[in-house]
Amino acid sequence: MGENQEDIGQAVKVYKALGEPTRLKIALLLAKESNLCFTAVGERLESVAGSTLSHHLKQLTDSGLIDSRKNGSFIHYNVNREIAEKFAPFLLA
Amino acid sequence: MGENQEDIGQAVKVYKALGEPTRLKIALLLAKESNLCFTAVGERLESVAGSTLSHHLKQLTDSGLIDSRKNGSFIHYNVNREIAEKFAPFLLA
DNA sequence: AAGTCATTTCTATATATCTAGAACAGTGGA
DNA sequence: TCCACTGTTCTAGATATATAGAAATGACTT
Repeated sequence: MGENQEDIGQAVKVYKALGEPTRLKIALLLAKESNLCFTAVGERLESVAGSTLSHHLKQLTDSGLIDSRKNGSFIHYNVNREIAEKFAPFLLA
Repeated sequence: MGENQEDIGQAVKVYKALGEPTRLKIALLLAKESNLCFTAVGERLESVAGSTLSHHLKQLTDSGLIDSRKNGSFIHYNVNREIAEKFAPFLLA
C-alpha cells in the first residue's frame, strides 16, 4: 500500500497520455489488437497525419504504457500490461 | 468487457484531470483523507492560490472522479470510489 | 544506385491550459 | 449590521499542447 514518488511521476505521465481522445483511442486499439505497426495504427484512426501520430505514440511510449519493438523497417507497438494494470486497467477491460 | 462511448468520454476527462501533478496530488490526498474541505485541501499543498485550487477541484469534480457535498459554508470533497475503481484504482492502492 | 515504404524531426500556427490577482457571492458569528 | 471566512468568477499573461506540411533518416527491393 502507498505509492512512492516514482510511481506518482509515472502516473502523471500515463494519465496525461491517456487524457487526450486520440491517444486514448490508440491505447484502446493496442489493448485489443496487439503488435500493430505505425501504419496499421494510423489506418484505424480517422485522418491523423503521420507526424501527429508519431508525436502521440512517442508520448505513449515515453510514459511506459506502450512498448515498441523494432522489426526490420517496422516498429510494432503493444500495451505494457503491467503498467496498464497498475494505472489504468480500464484499458484491458 | 468492452467499453462504450460514454465510458470513453468520461475516461478522457478522468485521465486528463489526473494527468497534472497538482490534481493528482489532490486526488491521492482525498483518497487517503476523506471529506476534506476546500481550505483543508489547500493547506496540504504547497503554495497554490485559492483561485487555482478552485479551478483544479472543478476539473476533478466535473470528471466525476471527485464528489462534493455542501455543508453550511463548507464544501467537503471525496473520491468517488466507483469511478476511481473503474478508471484509476491506483488512487486507492 | 535508385526507388519505395516506415517513421521521425523540423518548423510553424492555432488552441488550450495553468496560474494567480482582484473582485464578487454566500454563510455564519458578534 | 458588520465582519470574517469559504469558495467562485473574471481577467489576463505565460507556457504547453495538438496539429500538420515538408524535409530528413533508415531499411528493404530491384
